[in-house]
Amino acid sequence: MIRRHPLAEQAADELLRRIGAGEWPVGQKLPGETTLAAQLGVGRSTVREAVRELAGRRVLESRQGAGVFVVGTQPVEDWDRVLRRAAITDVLEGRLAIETEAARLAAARRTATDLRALKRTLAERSRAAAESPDDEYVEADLAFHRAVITAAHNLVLAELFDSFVPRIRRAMLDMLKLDAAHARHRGDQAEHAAIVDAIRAQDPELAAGRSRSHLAGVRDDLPG
Amino acid sequence: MIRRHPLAEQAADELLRRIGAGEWPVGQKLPGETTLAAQLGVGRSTVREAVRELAGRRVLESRQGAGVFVVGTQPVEDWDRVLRRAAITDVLEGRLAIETEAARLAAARRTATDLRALKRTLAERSRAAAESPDDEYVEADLAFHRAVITAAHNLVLAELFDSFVPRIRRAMLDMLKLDAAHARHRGDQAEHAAIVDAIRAQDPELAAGRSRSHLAGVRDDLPG
DNA sequence: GCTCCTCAGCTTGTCTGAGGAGCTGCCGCC
DNA sequence: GGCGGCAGCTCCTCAGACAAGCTGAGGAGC
Repeated sequence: MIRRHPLAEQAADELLRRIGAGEWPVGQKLPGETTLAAQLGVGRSTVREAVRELAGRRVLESRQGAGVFVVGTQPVEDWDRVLRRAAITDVLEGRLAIETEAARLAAARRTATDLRALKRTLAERSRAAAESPDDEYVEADLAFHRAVITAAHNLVLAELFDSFVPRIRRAMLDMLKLDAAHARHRGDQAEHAAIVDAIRAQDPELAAGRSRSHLAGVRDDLPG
Repeated sequence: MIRRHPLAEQAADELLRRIGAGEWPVGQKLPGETTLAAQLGVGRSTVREAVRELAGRRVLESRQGAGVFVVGTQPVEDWDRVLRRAAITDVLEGRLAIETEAARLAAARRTATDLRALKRTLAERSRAAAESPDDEYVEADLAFHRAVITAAHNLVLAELFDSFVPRIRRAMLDMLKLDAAHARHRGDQAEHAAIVDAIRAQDPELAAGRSRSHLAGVRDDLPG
């Protein structure tokens, strides 16, 4: 599978190289688009696309009337990659931090709609645990936990959780494959129901505590 | 600080929204440039720049002669942007989740070296609170909190905290400018020392509780 | 001397028209 | 059925024009 490299992409690479080489430090203004176009031997719109690509990677930032500025020396790190490389216990502890706080906030802020979603996803999870294949069970479990996050009404926590989801999904599927009977935690439907109860009762401390002990249990059950 | 949104950026956001909504699943081809331009009500080059930006974020990929294709539904986590746009209370609650859990783990895992770093950064913070300009005080405060994170020995939490730092720094500086005497929390040196004490005593619950109440206090002190 | 205003000259932002290069599916030929 | 060629689509690049916005110099007013 060969890959073509449009001029705009090559121009972006060249700019990235020069930035990495220190030609323009962070905060510095790049030459104007017309100047850069002449330097790189391409048209102005090609330079603009190259700059736009690096802007998408949080390396450059252009301000109309002022110029194009360096805001970082290397492309934004790929969270998925960080999480893939991190130890699974580290990931789980991150998840634990997020979900425990989310459960606490959910108990304080949940609406009637949130509660309905929690009960629905809890029932669905119960059904899937009993009769669905692994992948559907995992999705049902994730959907339930996502409903808790939603009820917390905090966009940052929601984004954090979503960024964890791919890694969590992989880890769960791996666990289920290794030891289906044990890893499915057939008994932990009760733990999930208890979290919903605490949120329903609007008891933040209880919701946080139950969420924490559930996830700590998952962590400590990990092989290795 | 108001922020302008060029058309190309708005177009990118709109495309991202539609992709997230499932209008074009992964692997699907988007309509042609001219069609998209008409749909979005912008020129062709604007569409091209929007596509190029999403290509930089690994969401789209364009192949000459074939079309533009979706390669992922979620951009490479651009945390700084998410955090910049999020409400400051949401950000603080995310930080609270991370730091509370980190304090708990730190109490359990801290080494003698960690403890020395905590004491050193605590003393430095105390000095800076008394006699340094705002920006140095902020850095000293962040360095202390980073030392707590380090003591937790969890790379995911550390990365999360680091990604929060720029936003936290900005918010702190803004607060100090608004109301220097109050916002500096001159009394909260004791709160920080108490966190170190709990970590030194290897009491996870106490460390977590003190960390939580400190940050909850910061959140509740926010103007508005 | 200081502050504020105006403006010229720069910058990026957007649109359009043109032509080049490459892919894909159709259609006729063998 | 298998193959080659072609038409029509796509993205790629450029140039030119004008709009919108920033910045610093210099003048007006105090």
